Amino acid sequence: MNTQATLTAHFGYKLVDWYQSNSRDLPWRRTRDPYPIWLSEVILQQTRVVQGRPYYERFMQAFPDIHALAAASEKEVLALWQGLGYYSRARNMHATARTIVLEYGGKFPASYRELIGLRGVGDYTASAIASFAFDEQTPVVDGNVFRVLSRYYGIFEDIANPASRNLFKKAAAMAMPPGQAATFNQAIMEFGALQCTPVSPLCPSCPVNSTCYAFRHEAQSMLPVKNKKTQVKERHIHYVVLCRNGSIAMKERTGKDIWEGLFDFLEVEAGAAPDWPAVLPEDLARFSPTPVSGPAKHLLTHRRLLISFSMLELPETVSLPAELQWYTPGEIKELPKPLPINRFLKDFL
DNA sequence: AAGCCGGGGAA
DNA sequence: TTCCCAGGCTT
Repeated sequence: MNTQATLTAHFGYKLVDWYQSNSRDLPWRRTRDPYPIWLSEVILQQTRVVQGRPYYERFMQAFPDIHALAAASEKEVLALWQGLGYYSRARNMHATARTIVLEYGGKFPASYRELIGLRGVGDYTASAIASFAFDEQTPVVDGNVFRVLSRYYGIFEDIANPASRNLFKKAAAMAMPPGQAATFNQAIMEFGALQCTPVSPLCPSCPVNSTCYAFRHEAQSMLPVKNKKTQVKERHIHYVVLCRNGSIAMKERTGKDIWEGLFDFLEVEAGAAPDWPAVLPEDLARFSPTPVSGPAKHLLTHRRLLISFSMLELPETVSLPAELQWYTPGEIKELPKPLPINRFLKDFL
């Protein structure tokens, strides 16, 4: 065994050792059942454990197995997902539950190759399920793994470049102790989350600092290299809350846009003229809605939304624009809605 | 390869 | 403010 191979194997065993005494006790780590493992992995995509965990508990409570999830409506699933963001995860997860029930007889596919064919299951999630539930020797590469490996080995490849993923997968595979895929994969991610953190990593207490490139070269803050910056665009949205006899007009967002599948109000998006008065649809142009609140800032990763609300009591004689529908307060409670809509309903109605 | 898709917490 | 989180899909 050459020096490099010895070094990497040493690294993998050290991480596993570290994990045995430093890991958090998380519910999805107490099982080999692919259903809760898959559920937790989808919830935790781009999401911190502290943020995702309550959702995991609620989903397991509401849908204890794949059949329960498949039997639910997409609307129910989205409603439970409210506030977690990246709603396509919920829609894909629901579709995959139905696929597994209908095409796999309710039994989860048990290999990376099959898993990655499922909707909402990409390279990371397929490897995670395959290793955690089925002991397949396939390395996971997530944000934590990019960080740990780039620092330890001094890999300066841009992690935003999809091509560099293979390099990291090979490095992870070399470090993986034979027969310990599940533990090693958990270990390297947990190590990234708790020890080798993005800012101010805990190098003094790190078990592998003596052989870590970044520590030896004081390059922790330079790694991983990530060049692509997502630029944030501003977007002005004005909602006109149409009311009649205690009901409110809402619509489902259908286009390929933010909050697809969620419900909101009559929407007047202002391009060049960000502020009220917004231009109402032709049928409603003679009315003057009452401004209620906003514009309030709502930040997404890639958008800076400025949202304002006004209200209009719509006379019986005026018909509703086609895409809208009347909902009672009780019905509205059950609809999946974006966070700003929920905040408005809570504060002003 | 690049753009799109949420929301929150830490510094 | 900026960064990034147990990423994946579409174009």
